[in-house]
Amino acid sequence: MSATVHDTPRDRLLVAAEARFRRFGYKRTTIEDVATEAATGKGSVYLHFESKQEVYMAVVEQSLDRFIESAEHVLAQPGTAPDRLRAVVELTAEHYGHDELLHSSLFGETDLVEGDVARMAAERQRQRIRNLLEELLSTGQAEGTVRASIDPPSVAAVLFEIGWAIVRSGLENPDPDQLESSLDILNDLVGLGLLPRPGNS
Amino acid sequence: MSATVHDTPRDRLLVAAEARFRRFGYKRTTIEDVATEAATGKGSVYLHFESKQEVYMAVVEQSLDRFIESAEHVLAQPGTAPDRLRAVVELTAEHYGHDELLHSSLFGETDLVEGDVARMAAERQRQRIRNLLEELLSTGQAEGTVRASIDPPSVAAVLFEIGWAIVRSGLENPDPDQLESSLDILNDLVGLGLLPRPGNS
DNA sequence: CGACTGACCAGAATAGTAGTCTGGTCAGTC
DNA sequence: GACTGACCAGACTACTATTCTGGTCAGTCG
Repeated sequence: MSATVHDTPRDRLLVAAEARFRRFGYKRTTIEDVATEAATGKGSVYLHFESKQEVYMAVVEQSLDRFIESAEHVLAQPGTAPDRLRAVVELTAEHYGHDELLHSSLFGETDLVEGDVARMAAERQRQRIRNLLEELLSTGQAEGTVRASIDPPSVAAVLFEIGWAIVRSGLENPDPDQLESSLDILNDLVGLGLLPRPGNS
Repeated sequence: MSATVHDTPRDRLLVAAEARFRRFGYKRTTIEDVATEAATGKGSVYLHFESKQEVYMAVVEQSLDRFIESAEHVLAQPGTAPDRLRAVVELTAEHYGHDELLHSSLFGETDLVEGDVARMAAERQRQRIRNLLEELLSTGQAEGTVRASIDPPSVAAVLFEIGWAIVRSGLENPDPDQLESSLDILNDLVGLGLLPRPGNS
C-alpha cells in the first residue's frame, strides 16, 4: 500500500477489493465485504464500478501495471535484445511465481478465480505481455540486435506462447534449477534465431 | 480397425473399449457396456485388465502407437533435422486435431476424460513425444544437421513445451492459417538455433 | 439537491437427502 | 479352469429446501 494513494472512495475500494480478492478469491469475496472494508456503503461501489467484474478487472489492471513497470526497467538495461528477452522471461517467472492473483487468472489452476472473469483477466494479461515483447523486438531491430527480417507483432505472439510454456512448466516443477536450465536452452535456441545473421539482415 | 487384429477376448475388449471411450468418454463408458459390446461377461474384463483405468490406458497406448508410427515415417524422410522437426510438429497438430481421445486427455478441454486417469494419459503422451523429439535431435547430431553442443534429452524437453504451446494455440484458433504462420516463425527461430554454426560445433 | 446507504429481491449457489449407478468381487455354472 | 452376472459399498446424480449475493433504488442526510 503506497503512501501516494489518494484517499478517494474509489481508491479505498480498490485497496479493499485487492486485499479481499487476493485472500478469498473472486467468488468468496462479496461486494458487501469490500464496501465494509472500504468504510462505505454497498451501493456506493456502483458509483465507481459497473459490476463486481469491473472491480476485479481494475484490480488485475493495477497488478499488471506493477509487473509491466518492472519489465520496462529491464527493457531499459543495456545489452542485446536476446539478453533482454531472457531477463524479461525470468522476471515474468519470478513475478508470476509470487503474484497469486495474476497467476491464478492466467493459469486457472487454483480456485482463486474461474469462469468468464478469469478469461477476461487472462486475455488482458496476454495482450499486455505480447505488447511488451513486441516493444522489445522493435527496439532490438532499431538498435541492430534483432534481424530486420522478422515481423515484431507476429513473432511477439509466438514468443509469448513459447516463453509462457517454459514459465508455466517451470512454475509447475518443484525444482527451481529446472526453470533456469530451460531458460538457458530457450535463450540458446531462440536468442540465436533472433540475432542478425551474415547475409540475412 | 485393422484386419490383422486377432480375435482374442483381450483384443475384442480393446476394440469395444476404444469405440466406447471415443464416443461416450471415460466416465459415461461402463465396464458393462464394454463387455457387452465385446460379447463377453463383465467379470471377464478383469481377466485381462486390472481396472477400468488400465483399460483406458491400453486404449491410449494403442492410439499413441498409431501416431508415433506416422511420426517415425516422417523422421525417416531425407532433409535436415530442423525440417523434420517442422514436419513432426505439423503432423502432431494434424493428428491431435483429429484424434479426440488423445486431444482430450492431453488438453483437458473437453468432457471426454478428466481426473487422475486423464493426468496419467497426458503424462504418457508427453513422455513418448519427448522421446520422439530426442531421437530426432540425436539423429540430427549424428548426421551433422544439429549442433553437437546441445544435450538432446534436455533440449527435447524444451522443444516439447514450445512446440506443444504452438500446436495448442493453433488448434484453439479457428483460422488454420494462423498455425501455419506460427509454425513458420517457430521453425525460423528454433531451426536456426539448432543448426550448426561456424565455430560453434 | 446530490451523494450515500442498506433493505429488498430475483436468481444463483449451496446443502441435504433420497435414489440410482457402477467398478470390482466372487460364488455358482459349465 | 474359464467365464458369468448378481451382489454391494461407495460414488454419483437428481431433486428440493434453504441461504446467499449482485445489483437496485427509495429513503435519508449533509
